[in-house]
Amino acid sequence: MKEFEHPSFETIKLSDVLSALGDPIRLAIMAKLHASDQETGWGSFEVAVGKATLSHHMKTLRMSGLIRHRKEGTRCFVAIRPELNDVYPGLLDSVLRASLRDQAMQNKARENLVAAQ
Amino acid sequence: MKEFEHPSFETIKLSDVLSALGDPIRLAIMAKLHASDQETGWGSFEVAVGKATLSHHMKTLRMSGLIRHRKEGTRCFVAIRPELNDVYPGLLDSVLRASLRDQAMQNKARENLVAAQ
DNA sequence: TACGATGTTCGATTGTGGTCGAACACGTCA
DNA sequence: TGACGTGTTCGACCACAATCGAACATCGTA
Repeated sequence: MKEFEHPSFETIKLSDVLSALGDPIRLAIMAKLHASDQETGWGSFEVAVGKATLSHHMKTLRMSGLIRHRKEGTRCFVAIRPELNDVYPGLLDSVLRASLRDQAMQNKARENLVAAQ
Repeated sequence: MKEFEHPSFETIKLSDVLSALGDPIRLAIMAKLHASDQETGWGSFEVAVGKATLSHHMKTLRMSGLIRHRKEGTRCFVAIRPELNDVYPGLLDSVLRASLRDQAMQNKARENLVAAQ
């Protein structure tokens, strides 16, 4: 059973972390992980992309230090890497808090769009 | 004198803000703006790109709601948009605090690289 | 008015990133 | 062992972003 590579934070640039968070799908994954607050199986992510693409996003999140990626049998489980908060204190928290607000804003914008028709 | 377009935050997605911050050059610009803590003229940014590219980055920052872009005579001045902190409280602060730490880490990594030779 | 300084816009190039289907690897279970 | 489920890797495609030089617009000034 091959283990995944989890780079140390000394090799990770902040701009890579932010780029990783800059994709809507990856941001949604992080938001879900934060909401559930525990290790989460792959199947739980209802994303509108194929498994190859999802795998790609997971690798991106892993390589930028955002998630820990563990294999158990044939399935994968991911969780937020807790050390991230030691390296960049409060960063992920404020991003995910912002994400909640963003989701609310986007929903509202959608409603207004529907109401306008 | 044509004014610049500054989109309202209702039309801006968080992922766009984070993507904008995900580019090293733009992140450096934001860090410099935060460090100087005031409106800053274009000439102060010592970036390793041509003026066309810099203009492009400034537009990206402006369109993602991060900066205010003002023209005075033939020169341009930019500043961090204060409303950003109302929409996403603490977000930019923690990013820029992380940026300081990141710069320190990158410098250290460079020193180690030099020392190893 | 003509010139120089400062940014913007345009067109082209190049690189990177997201996406997919198909093939593959690995573990589980009958 | 063979079939199935779960993810990864590969190859290709496409969209977009970063970059540059050149042309343009605008303002200040000689």
